[in-house]
Amino acid sequence: MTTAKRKRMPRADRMRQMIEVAEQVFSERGYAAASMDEIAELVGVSKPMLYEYFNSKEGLLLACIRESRAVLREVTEQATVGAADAEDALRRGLLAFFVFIRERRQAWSLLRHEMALIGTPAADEVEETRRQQTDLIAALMSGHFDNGDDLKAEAAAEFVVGACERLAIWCERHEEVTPELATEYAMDVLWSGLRDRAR
Amino acid sequence: MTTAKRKRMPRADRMRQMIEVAEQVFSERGYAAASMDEIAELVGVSKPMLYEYFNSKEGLLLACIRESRAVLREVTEQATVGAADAEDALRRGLLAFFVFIRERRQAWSLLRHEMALIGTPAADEVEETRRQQTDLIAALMSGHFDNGDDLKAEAAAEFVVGACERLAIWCERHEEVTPELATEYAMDVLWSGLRDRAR
DNA sequence: TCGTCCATCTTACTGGGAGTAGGTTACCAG
DNA sequence: CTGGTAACCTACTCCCAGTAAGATGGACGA
Repeated sequence: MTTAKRKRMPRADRMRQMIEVAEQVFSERGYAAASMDEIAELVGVSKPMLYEYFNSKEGLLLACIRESRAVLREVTEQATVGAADAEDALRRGLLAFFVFIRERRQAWSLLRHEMALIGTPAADEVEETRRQQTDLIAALMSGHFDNGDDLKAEAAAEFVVGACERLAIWCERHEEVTPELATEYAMDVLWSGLRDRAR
Repeated sequence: MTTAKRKRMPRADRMRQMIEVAEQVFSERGYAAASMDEIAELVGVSKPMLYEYFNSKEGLLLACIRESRAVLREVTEQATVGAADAEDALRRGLLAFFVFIRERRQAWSLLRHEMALIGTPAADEVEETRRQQTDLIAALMSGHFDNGDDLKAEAAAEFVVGACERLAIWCERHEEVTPELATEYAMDVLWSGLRDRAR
């Protein structure tokens, strides 16, 4: 690795390094199949250190997820600044998302793994990070739409996020679908609605 | 339990019973937290029997998932027969879905857990059952829409499924959202598109 | 009624990974 | 040079998925 024999590194640095390695291992092997011993060894440190800093395997995964989600948020948020109108903002956001999942597969794979935590004590934490995601959409929408009904707007945000997540997973099976094409598909349904397609 | 001391039951019956119990335990404790020993004990049988019939913990979960998915499919399929037009069919299907997730929480909880299998050897199996789900939508759509582009239709189906899944999860946090209301929200975005809402 | 066969079922184990108790060592401050 | 503490380690426990090898009930032919 980069730091050949270096030991005794400050807490913050060590944590970053651990997250980096864990991200790799979790996304390669999958959450269940990954072992804390393996991660510890790759980091070049003993297992109790992982527990010192992250308390549990779940905690480590959550840290990775938060990291990736922060990046995703940053990327999509940046993409929408300076959008001309609602349609443009939506399209830019979608494109940024689909580019992200193609270029940063590892991070995206991790985000999908949060589902593995359903039914665990950390489920509340997951809820929190998820809200962050939908809030971004909700905020975007409230800036461009008339929303008499808050609940309705929230539902729409969840709807969009879910749809894109699934479409992204689908894209993994279709190498020929570029981010641009995926964006087009998404916009087509999302913006125009299915009504236009009825025969 | 119902069968007090009865032993030595034929394979098919025992399997059904195991699936029933496992469905209960998986949805209560969550997949990771559930133990095969516990399930075996509740069934009133020893652990190797579970492995005899389902090979692995994952296998048992998959059996439960297939069961639940079959029910869901049946329900939604039935709902759409005799629909007047595309809009009606879509609305009926959505309503049936949202009713299902409210009335059969246990089964729905299970379906969500399939995500926990991502990255495991059973991922292919999961893909298969998922395809079943999207095919239903795709078939429904192909019956009512003009689809010059197959890929596009497939994408749209994935899109709808993902959106509804997420919306359903959101509904769990909002007790006040009835299946009828959820359907309305979904139809509103899905059918009319967001364009109508732009200010 | 009595074997005999085999599907159903059991006890008793292994292996591996999550999580921990308690001690050790390098670095920094004074 | 000398505490003091943050970073670190060895060496465990316990739990749980998965398995080997054998026991048993009962259907069915004679």
